[in-house]
Formats: sequence, C-alpha cells, structure tokens
Amino acid sequence: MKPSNDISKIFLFSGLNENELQLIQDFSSIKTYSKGEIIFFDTEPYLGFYGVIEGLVKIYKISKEGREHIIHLEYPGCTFAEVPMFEKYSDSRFQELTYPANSMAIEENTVVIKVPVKPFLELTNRNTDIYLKMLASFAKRLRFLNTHIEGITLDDVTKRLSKYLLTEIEKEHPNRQTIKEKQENLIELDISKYDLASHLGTITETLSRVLKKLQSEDIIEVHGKRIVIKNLASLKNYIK
Amino acid sequence: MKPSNDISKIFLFSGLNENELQLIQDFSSIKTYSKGEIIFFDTEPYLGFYGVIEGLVKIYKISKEGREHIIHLEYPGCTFAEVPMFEKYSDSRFQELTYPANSMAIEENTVVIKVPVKPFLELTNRNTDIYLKMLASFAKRLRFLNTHIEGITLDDVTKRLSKYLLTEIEKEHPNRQTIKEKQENLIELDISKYDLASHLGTITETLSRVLKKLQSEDIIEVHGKRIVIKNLASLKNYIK
DNA sequence: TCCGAAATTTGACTTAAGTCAAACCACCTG
DNA sequence: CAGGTGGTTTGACTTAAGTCAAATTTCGGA
Repeated sequence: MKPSNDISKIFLFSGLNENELQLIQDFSSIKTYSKGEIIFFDTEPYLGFYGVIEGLVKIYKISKEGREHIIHLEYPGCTFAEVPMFEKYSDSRFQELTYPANSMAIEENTVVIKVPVKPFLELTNRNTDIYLKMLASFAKRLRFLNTHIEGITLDDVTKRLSKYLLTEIEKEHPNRQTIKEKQENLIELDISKYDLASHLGTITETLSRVLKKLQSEDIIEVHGKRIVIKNLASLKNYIK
Repeated sequence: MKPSNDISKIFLFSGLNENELQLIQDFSSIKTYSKGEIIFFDTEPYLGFYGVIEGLVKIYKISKEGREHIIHLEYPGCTFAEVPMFEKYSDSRFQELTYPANSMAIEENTVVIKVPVKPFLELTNRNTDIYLKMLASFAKRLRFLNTHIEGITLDDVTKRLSKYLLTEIEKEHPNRQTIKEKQENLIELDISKYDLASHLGTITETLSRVLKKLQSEDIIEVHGKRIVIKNLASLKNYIK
C-alpha cells in the first residue's frame, strides 16, 4: 500500500497552483503514522500546522488522572494546529507558543503533512484566498465547538449519543430527503467505542449502557461498530 | 451619562482610517442595552456581527429545562457573532444562517455596534489587515474554547474555580513578576456569581460551596464580589 | 484455525454535583 | 428609613454517571 502524498486534497490548498503546491511540499514534510501514534503533545513548542491527507486524527486533552477528552476529529482534507500561527498577532506579550492540544493518529497509515509556519506565511503572504479559507475553517470549528460545549454542559449522555447518531446519518445522506424515518438506517462507526465515548465526554462503560438502553427500547440494534437505527422518530425524540 | 460611540476602540477596526470608520458607522447601528437585555437569540437569522464599545456581553446557551451555560464573555474592544460571515464559504449546502449562540448584555449601559455583513465585506474586501485581525480573534477564541472544554470535561469544580481566580489575578498583573505569593491579592468579580457559576459549568449552590471550602481552608476570603486571595501557593496546588 | 491481547460489556458500588426548599443578605426605590 | 425583590447561602436529599473489577467478546497475527 503506497502512501498518498497528494496535498491538493487539502481544502486550504485548493486554490493554489501546481507550482505553489510543489513549493509547499518542498519545505514541508509528509509522514505516515500508525494507529495510536502521537503526532504532537500540547507541551511541545509550536513549529507548524498540519493537514490530513489520509486517515483520521484525534485532537484531545488528557487529565492528570489519565482521563481523556477528544475535542475534535480531523479527516482527510482538514488542517489542524493552525491556531498558534495567528496568536502572536494579538498577544502583546511574547511567550513561547505551544500546540493547543494533543494529537494522535487513530487509523493505520494516517498520512499527514506538517507545514512549517514561516515559509508558509511568506509564500501565502497577502493571499486573500488562503486567508478566507482559513477564516472559513476557523468559523466551522468555532461553530462546532459551540455546539460541542452545549452538548457536554447541557445534555445528558443519551441525548449526546442520539445527536451523534443523527449527525452520522446525515453524513450518509447529505440530502435530507433520502432519509426515511420508517426504514432502517445503518451506521458504521469510523472510530472505536473508546474514542466515541471520549468524544462524547463520557467513558466506555456509560456508552455501553446507553447503547444498550436504546437497544432495549428497540430504537437501535448494535453489532459491534455497526449500528442499525430501527426507529428514527424515537431517536429524534431523545434530542428534543 | 452619554453613551460612547467611539468604534475605534474595537480591535478589528484598529487599522482602519477615519473615513473607513465613518463609513462603517454610517451603515451600522450603535445601540445601548440595559443589564439583562437580549441582543440576539440563536434562533434568529443572521444579519451581522457585533462589537462591544462599552459594558459586558455574555454569549450563552440555554437548555430545554432552563439551564444555562455561558460559553464566553465579551469585553469592550471585542467583536462577536462573526462566525456566520464565513460559513457560506465552506458550506456547499446553502441554508439560512443563524447566530451560533444567544447574547445578552450583563452590565447597564452596554454599548454595542451591530455591523451588517454585506456592506462590511464590501468595504473591507481584500483588506488583509482585517482578515489577519479576524484570524487572530478567531485563533484567540479557539485557544480559549479548547481550554474551556478541557476544564469542563476533565476538571472538578474546585479546580475550575481555582483556575479562574488565578486567571483573574493575572489580568490584574499582566507582568507576572508583580504577583507576590506571600501577599494578599484582591479580586473584584466583574460578573455576578450566577454568571460565574454558569460560565464555570456549574450552579450557584455549588459555586457557593466551593468558595466556602476554599475559605475554610484559609486560602481565600469572600466578601460578596470581592475575594481576597490569602494563600496563592495553596490555590495553585488546586490546579496541578 | 487458534490463541492472546485488547476492546467491550456487565455488575456492584461510590461520588461529585445537581435539585429543591428555605433562610439569609444586599441593594434599590419610595 | 423600611420594605420588597433579587441574589446568594445553607441544608437535606437525589441522581447521573464515574470507579473498580470481572466476565465476555472481538480482532489480529502466527
């Protein structure tokens, strides 16, 4: 299996020409990570931002007691760890910048490009397309985090899981008219149940229990990572 | 008390000239809100972003049961509700945009400018200073939300409060060398205890109890909104 | 195919913090 | 100054979900 190095897939770079893409590739580094391999820790000095070419990356925090919370997941086409690039612009006190969170590959053969800041900013200086694309990415993530915070502070775990499952169904059906309430919808989780629980702000035991509850109510049917939504209307009732 | 309408205080506008500032003021509206007055709800269609000229604004979510969570607070100089401005750039499915959260003035005479998107984007089209300032603001808020999520998912309430108090001390002493561990530091809360609890992801009863606990350990002394930090080292121990 | 390790489920128990209600305090207005 | 209202504190009780441990299942490699 030959790792991909096609960086044109990355949204941020989608408006750049072949020459610019080649330049970025020249001063950047593309690396393949195994499942479970750390990309960076939040204690490390900031060197550059990343883009996902293949695979899946979790952005997470760890507590002193070893508890974990996954803040967001990044898919192919997405960039992450861009925040520090712009922090010196607003912070009058210069201090060494660090990554905002930890980052780990959660799929085998996760291919990631690491883009050092300085040459990138020089190459894209005054490039409003890049700025707007970054603003769009930041806006999207801010909206997501807003919703995420709402969930973990104001929803119980059943509601959080139900919202997650409904979002997954929508991903499979971008056009809402193809979702039928009366028919079964199949979801194949693309992350482990451990990671799902971590992302939902809970632990595997609780996730297991809530899945079982929904199954006992004949709303869903769980087969490992495959979840059949048998009663969409009832699931929707849990998010009201 | 004559309300201020000096929009040059707003960081985003700080690089604009007098003519541009006047143009913005002409197509925008400046309004004074009373304490407790709603600026917008998250169900409303998006019309424009806001800047705080005077006062204090909370950005919050409400649950069906009436519970509230304050996601962030906005002070004079800050802008908020900019996110939807950039969402159409990344979202291929057009749908009506809404505000990402609710917004309320939490000080009397809160003066706010509401900037409609379209004329603003036309005026600042290709203005890389504006883009970079917005990127800086977004970056700052993303860093803040990362930390905020870490707190509410991985810290107990005592740790959250301790971190908050320490942050407040740092605000009073931007230069860290002026903070003395052996001397008393005084904090004057600029928000109600209800809002502080809501922001810390808890309720007033719990906040009260944790404040009392820290007081019983002689770490702090509480006089309404004035909190004397008597033992900074012990307070720091709670955040390790 | 089988075995071992890791992931997940299940059960029992505990706990941080939320709910509810009442008492108390602070502030503002007449 | 007094009274009323809203904010806050306190006490008793409850609960959602976390901790811990063991049982079961799944998955990957030999």
